[in-house]
Amino acid sequence: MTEKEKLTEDKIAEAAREVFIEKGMAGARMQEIADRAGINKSLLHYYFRSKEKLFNFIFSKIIDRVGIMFQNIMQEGVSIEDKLKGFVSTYIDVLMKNPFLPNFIFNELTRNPEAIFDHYKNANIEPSKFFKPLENQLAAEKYNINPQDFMINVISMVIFPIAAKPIIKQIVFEGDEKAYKAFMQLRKESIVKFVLSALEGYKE
Amino acid sequence: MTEKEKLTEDKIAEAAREVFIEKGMAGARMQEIADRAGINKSLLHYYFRSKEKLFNFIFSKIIDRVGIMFQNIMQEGVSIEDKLKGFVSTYIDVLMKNPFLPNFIFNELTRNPEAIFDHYKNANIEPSKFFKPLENQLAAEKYNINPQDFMINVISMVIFPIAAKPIIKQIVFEGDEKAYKAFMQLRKESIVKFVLSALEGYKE
DNA sequence: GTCTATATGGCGATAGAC
DNA sequence: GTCTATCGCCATATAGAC
Repeated sequence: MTEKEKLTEDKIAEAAREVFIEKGMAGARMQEIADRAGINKSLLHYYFRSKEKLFNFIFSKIIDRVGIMFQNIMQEGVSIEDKLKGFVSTYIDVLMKNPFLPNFIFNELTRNPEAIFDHYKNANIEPSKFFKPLENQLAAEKYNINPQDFMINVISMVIFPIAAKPIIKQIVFEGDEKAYKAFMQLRKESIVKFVLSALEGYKE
Repeated sequence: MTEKEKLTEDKIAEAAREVFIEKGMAGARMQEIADRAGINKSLLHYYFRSKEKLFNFIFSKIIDRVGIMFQNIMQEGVSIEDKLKGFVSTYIDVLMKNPFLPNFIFNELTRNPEAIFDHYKNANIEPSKFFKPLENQLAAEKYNINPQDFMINVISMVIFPIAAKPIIKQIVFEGDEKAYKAFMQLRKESIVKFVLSALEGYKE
């Protein structure tokens, strides 16, 4: 039945998503995906013909979601400050719940850069859609900063501390998980403050 | 002979370093390491008993080097500005030559966080060594900013754009490698300017 | 120390019963 | 659609000749 199919397929997708993100394509095991989905290993091959096809299916969905989320944030809100606050807060929340996500995406794209071409179109990510508005806004408000630098600086400060969590947690917070989490929550405000402060220096 | 041993061992280490960093522990193949070292596969097991031992050996050395380099940068130069310039410029150069390095370290530490404990001591990385001086400097120059935030912001802006290279190169520069590289070179100055500009807002 | 040949185990994938 | 059993390959690791 289609109802039943959908259920099993969803369970597989969810399990596969978890395992692929945690272990990466090379490190993931079909057995582990089957176990987490509570089904048999051969059922994986019944629904998705191969590990590679399963991976591509999952990977596409992730890239699409991330791309759409990004576009939404960049469009909502009028002022630069609102965009900034929205982006920082939303992404810290999402990534704290999915701490493996940044490394996973970096890795798979680094090891197979062509993959980004395929999903790039489907996800209908159109750089100009969010890039031009920001560029215009910066210009309109007389901030004489390269918009590419500006955007990448902000994204860096949000994503890096999550990708580098084990290092930061150990070196800066001596292994204290709570201290790390509290720090990341405070960053929702401290990043905004830092960026706004920096922008002042670019006012013409 | 010891001379000969050293030669072979070095060739293995170099090849292993390359392959592990590019493919990760799970994705690396002993055959490929042997091929790149120009030796036989079983020689790998003669010098290092297992893949895991070989990996740990390589990983330790990488962590040590990175840690030492980091400490050196943080100690050299007097002013905050000099530290900043030194760090940004040196790390962009090093990482542009080793673009796989950040993801590799993030990944292996994320998938095996305990690993950092072991090497942490050997590498004699003592956070207070570079952390306290920076904290004192910021306080002395009346910058009322959390030194942890400050340091992580700077590191983020340097490392993230290299870890996320395939995405940035594609989305921002439409796949143009030269444009990406030129952008990263310009960031040596633009990051410094951005950070110094931000700091102004924290002056008491 | 370095090689060839081979053992051993694990993993992706398939066959076939129900 | 779901299971058990099994195939076939590939990767790590070892044995043994030179």
